[in-house]
Amino acid sequence: MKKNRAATEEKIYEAFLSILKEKGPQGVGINAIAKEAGVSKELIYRYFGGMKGLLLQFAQKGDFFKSLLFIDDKSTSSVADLKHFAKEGTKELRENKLTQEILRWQLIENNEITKDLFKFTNSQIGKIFAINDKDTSLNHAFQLMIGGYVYFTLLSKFNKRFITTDLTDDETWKNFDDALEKTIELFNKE
Amino acid sequence: MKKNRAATEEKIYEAFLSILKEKGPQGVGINAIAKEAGVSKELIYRYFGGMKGLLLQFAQKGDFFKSLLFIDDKSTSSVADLKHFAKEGTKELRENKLTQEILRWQLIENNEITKDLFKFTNSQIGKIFAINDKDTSLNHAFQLMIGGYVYFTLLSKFNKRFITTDLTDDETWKNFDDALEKTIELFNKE
DNA sequence: AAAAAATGTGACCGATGAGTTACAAATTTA
DNA sequence: TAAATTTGTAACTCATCGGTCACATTTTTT
Repeated sequence: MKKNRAATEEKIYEAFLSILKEKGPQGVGINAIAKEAGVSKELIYRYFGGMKGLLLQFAQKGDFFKSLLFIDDKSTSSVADLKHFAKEGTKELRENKLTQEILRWQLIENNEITKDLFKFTNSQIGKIFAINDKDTSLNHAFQLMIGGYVYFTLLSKFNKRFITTDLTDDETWKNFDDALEKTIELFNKE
Repeated sequence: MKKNRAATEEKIYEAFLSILKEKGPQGVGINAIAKEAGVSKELIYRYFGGMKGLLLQFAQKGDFFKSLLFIDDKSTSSVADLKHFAKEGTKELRENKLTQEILRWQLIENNEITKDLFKFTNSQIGKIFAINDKDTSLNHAFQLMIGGYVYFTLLSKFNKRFITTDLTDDETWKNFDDALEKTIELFNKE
């Protein structure tokens, strides 16, 4: 049999990403990852230092929020910037399953294993939100609505509807986008 | 030993509530409930029909969203009603741990066991939201913000901060309330 | 009082979780 | 080429999970 540590590490890492994306935080376990990678689980301990080490490496690589860091010049924090972030950010959030699962993870546990993971991810979110760090009512409304966007995005994985709202319909998300944009305008006019 | 089925059922049910409130959905299991109730788990199967039956009974009793159903006359759906719901509803949400954990639960699974539970809870949420079921941008903005409120409430269990926002500070929640109220006003003026 | 039914317990089962150990095979070093 | 190191596997431990079983005791019925 051919032996290749680098390739094996890659297999393990990819298996982890795959499981996290598909099954979510609850599916992420040593046994599941080893099985998915087609490799002995001992190697996860030897090469990564177990689950904790694997998560740490994932966090440091930082390829989860990467695609959300698209705004280069955050110094202005203009209304146009906010609108741009709202539009692009929400779209990206809906498409990036990895980011979704990290956000979901933060809602269900925070222990010694996930500690470092969340520390890094939150610093990434912080960079994004640096575009709007003022203590204004627009900012609070904006934060609430982004939070709502996250909530409905996560909810849509298991629930097709929220009350009468169809979470599988593109029109719904367009309505949310429009409401977000309009809110920014109204707060700014006034 | 004294035998008393009614009392035993009550012990089991209370143990379930206690665990759900404290440990969340992940802590809810047959073994944990039996241990907390100080009773053989066989009785959970015999009296409730296992976890599925226990959840169904909980759902039908409906003492989770009860305190949110405080608005009697929903026919008007006025701005005042919306403001009232926003203020009281968010306060209630922050205090009702049981409701929080049900909402958290919906974010992490939806299987044969929880199916009925969510069906009932969602019909309850539906009654609340019936106050504002119009397809307006205010409604969409309102929904987003309520969703954000739920998100930050759930997040606050494991995270003290969201970026620079202190989720343990009452002032933060007052800011959210104010932003919500102001949004309702702005959309209505315009 | 005797029989029947209801209540309750603890042990047991198979599956699955994380983590460790012993050993085999391949690769590198000397 | 021989020894040492690295890479990899399979089997093992131990704990926990949901679920079932046989059995004892209490309560109710006849």
